[in-house]
Amino acid sequence: MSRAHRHPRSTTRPRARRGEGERLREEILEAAERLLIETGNEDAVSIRGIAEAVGVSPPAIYLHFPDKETLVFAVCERQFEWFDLYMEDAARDIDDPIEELRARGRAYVRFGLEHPESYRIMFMGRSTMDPQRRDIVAKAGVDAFGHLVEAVERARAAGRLRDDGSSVDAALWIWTGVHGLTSLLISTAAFPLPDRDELVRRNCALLLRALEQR
Amino acid sequence: MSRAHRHPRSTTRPRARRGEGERLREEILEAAERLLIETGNEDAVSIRGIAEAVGVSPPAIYLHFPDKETLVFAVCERQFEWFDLYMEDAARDIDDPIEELRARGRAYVRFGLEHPESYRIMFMGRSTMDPQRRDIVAKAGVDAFGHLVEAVERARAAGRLRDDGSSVDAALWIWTGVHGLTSLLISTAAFPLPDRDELVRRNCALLLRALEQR
DNA sequence: TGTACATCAGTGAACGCGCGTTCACTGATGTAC
DNA sequence: TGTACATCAGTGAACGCGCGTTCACTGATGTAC
Repeated sequence: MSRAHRHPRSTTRPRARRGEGERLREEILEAAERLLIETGNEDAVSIRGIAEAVGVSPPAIYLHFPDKETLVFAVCERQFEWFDLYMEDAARDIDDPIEELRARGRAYVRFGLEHPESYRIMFMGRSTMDPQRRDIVAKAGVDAFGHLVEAVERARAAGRLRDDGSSVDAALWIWTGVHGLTSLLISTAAFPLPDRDELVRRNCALLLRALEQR
Repeated sequence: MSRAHRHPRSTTRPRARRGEGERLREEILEAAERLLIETGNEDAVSIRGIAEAVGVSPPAIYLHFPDKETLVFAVCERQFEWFDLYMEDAARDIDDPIEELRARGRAYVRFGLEHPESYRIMFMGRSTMDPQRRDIVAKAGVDAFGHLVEAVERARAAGRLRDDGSSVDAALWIWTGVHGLTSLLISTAAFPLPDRDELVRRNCALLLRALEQR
């Protein structure tokens, strides 16, 4: 009686028409990203889970990705691109180079707190990928760092920063600083940290003060 | 022919004598810790894996721990205690309070690089434990932070630090700073970071310079 | 305009795996009489 | 000094689960003649 009309998936998805098979690829990537962000747990991103979210059977994933690893890499790549855009957006239209650095720093922390699982994947993961693949995936991350270095160089050209150390050194200093704050805020609910906003403000101020021309 | 004499475990362990059952508890904790550090992978710490490492059957674990969660917590607790000892050891016998802070900072990074999996568990994990249990586990971590605060207070009492912000603020500044460096060094083999030692030296110097009385 | 056919976009069932955990048991060790 | 017995420190086999992945298939869609 009920045998013929039962469906295992809650969302049924119309089969794509001829030539539109590539659309599923996009939907898979979006679902994987969404699962990651919604559940806040990398383990929820299983092939089966993604398939269910898309409204498709698990083997259908393999029509577009040879294995899970490749799929995860593709997701990572998108995360990095998204992150780079987010940072560039925060820095846009700010003329004062020190203020731009401050805006970048605070946007960095904000991104991490708004998208903790993305942040984990990008900056707190175990880098188990083979180096070649890793470089491709992290390209947007390297780009984002490059943008920070350029911002430092603008500040330096304007005579606003001290001259000891290179621009890359200064950018690394800022990066490690905001990363420390971000990742502690994400991870250590165990420790009684004081007011979050005030902490971010203070840390960014100190980070810049250590670099500024006095 | 070979049926009767096959043994599934490579290491056979003599059964403890009456009243010495508690010894196994200790061995389990040590094996769990060792697996974590040797393999560098939290997933290798399965009940079955630990049992094999100890030379015992999986159910034997349950004679001492009600479930895996409790076992993992017990391991965490030891990590934190170990970490606190490591830091206190690094700070011992240093008279100059600024130099003590510097020694603490560099020891922190060193600990993280020497024991990356321990570090991950303590400071980079997803805090899924219930708050009550978490507080117990992290007690040694909170103690360690307290020791840092005290070191800051000594430096302040000696008139070596600026007076803006509290000692806890200053300790947090140092903590987020060294954590940022440590966790990036652990995680991001993807990014071409420059010379490690030089980076640590420079970051610690800048961290302190931001606090020092000028 | 009709029809045989290739192809595309999937499906359903099953595979072997390792996991945490449970259950009924066993055999050596110490103890009471 | 000998022996029945309780207890301690485990074992072996099995459970159900979710996982990534494979395989043989199906049925709608477009195309060639």
